[in-house]
Amino acid sequence: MTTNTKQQLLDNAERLFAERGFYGVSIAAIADAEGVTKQALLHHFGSKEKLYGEVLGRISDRFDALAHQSVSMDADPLDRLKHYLMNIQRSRTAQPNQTALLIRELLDNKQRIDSAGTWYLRPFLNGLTDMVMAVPGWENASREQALALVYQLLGAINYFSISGATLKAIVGAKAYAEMSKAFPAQLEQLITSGLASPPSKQRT
Amino acid sequence: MTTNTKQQLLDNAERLFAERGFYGVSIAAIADAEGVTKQALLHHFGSKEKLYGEVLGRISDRFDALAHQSVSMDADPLDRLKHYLMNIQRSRTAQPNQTALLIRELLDNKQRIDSAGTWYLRPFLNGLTDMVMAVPGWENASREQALALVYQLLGAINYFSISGATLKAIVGAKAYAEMSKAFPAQLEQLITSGLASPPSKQRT
DNA sequence: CACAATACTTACCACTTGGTAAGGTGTCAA
DNA sequence: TTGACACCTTACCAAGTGGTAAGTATTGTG
Repeated sequence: MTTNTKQQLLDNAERLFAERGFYGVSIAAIADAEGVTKQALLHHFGSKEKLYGEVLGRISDRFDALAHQSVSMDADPLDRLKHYLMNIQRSRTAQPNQTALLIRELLDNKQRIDSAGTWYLRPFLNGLTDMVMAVPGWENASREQALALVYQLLGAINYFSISGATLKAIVGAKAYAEMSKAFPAQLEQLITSGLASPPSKQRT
Repeated sequence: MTTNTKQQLLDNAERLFAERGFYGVSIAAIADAEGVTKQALLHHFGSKEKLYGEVLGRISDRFDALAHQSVSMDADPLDRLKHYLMNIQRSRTAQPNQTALLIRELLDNKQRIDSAGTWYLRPFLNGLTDMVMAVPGWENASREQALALVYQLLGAINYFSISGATLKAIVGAKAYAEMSKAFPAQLEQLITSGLASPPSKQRT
């Protein structure tokens, strides 16, 4: 396979960018991790920016695939949304680097995003919001309210992920393992709670 | 005031570190923002690492102050916890930089934290966990389960914060303003939902 | 075989990085 | 007046940064 090196460079870049951030990693370090020279990397990607872009593109594609996979699994809107969110949770567990990188992108893009106006996670968020608004009881909620719920749920998922190492250091490996094991069930409960109480036009 | 420059350097450092991360900011850039030379900054702090430490220390102190302030406000455990969490939410709104910096620290510390074993947010998390376990219905929950809930709630708060700029770009300024306005109420509902359903020994 | 594209290499460059060395200036106490 | 100290300055440095230029070895492909 000719493009083997390129893929492995992308793997290394994803890991290192996730661990240390865009500015914290030099292209030489990424190339070293693969055992090639810095210029071999530049040959494949042209520049550090473009390499970073390709890393983000791969992640975006993975999310898209996950979305398409989940969309035709359940007919019931509520079950479908739950299934999708739990899929995201599973993917997060399997690929912690990608979650960390997305959070970093959220943080770093604060200034750029205003001028860019577009972002690759937009379809992902739109899809999730649509699924929330398809749930019985949420038809009359505003789009903003649905999106707010989406953010709360994603926040719970992602925050647990990025805090993993810290959490483990604080509570100990054993307790952390227990938390990780219990997390999916708790998340499911959180999803159920959140969806069970649509905003406005309804009182607790 | 003699230490005026030092405090203003810390202010600039906090903002810049939050915006661009530790590696993304040079000490020269921080000094420039204040209008002094790079060596004036080094005179005050010795090294970039120590400056970063002082910035984190200031933030930690602010959290401590917030904790002490909230602890003796409400007698009822549930109200007290709600009050505290909503206080955190307000502080997050008032000081977005500090939230972003904490998230960055969570991400960056992944390797260091394992050897360090200690962290300045530990008392903060322990305090919150204690408050959760004081809520009626949670006395019999395990400490890990309570901490998991804490993380879910903090996740919802912080994720909304760091995603602010991106969210605004995606949904528009007007919709974002509406979401921001509605967020505290939704958060309160989330807290209520989370606390209303203790894990195990109880079924929905 | 010729030839072109791919996948690299070494050599080099201008610039930036965090940090040191040494000195200047003001204030204030002995 | 002297000296110590806080608070800065200019000058400098070795190491590292992203990126360019030019060449080489290998691999198809006509």
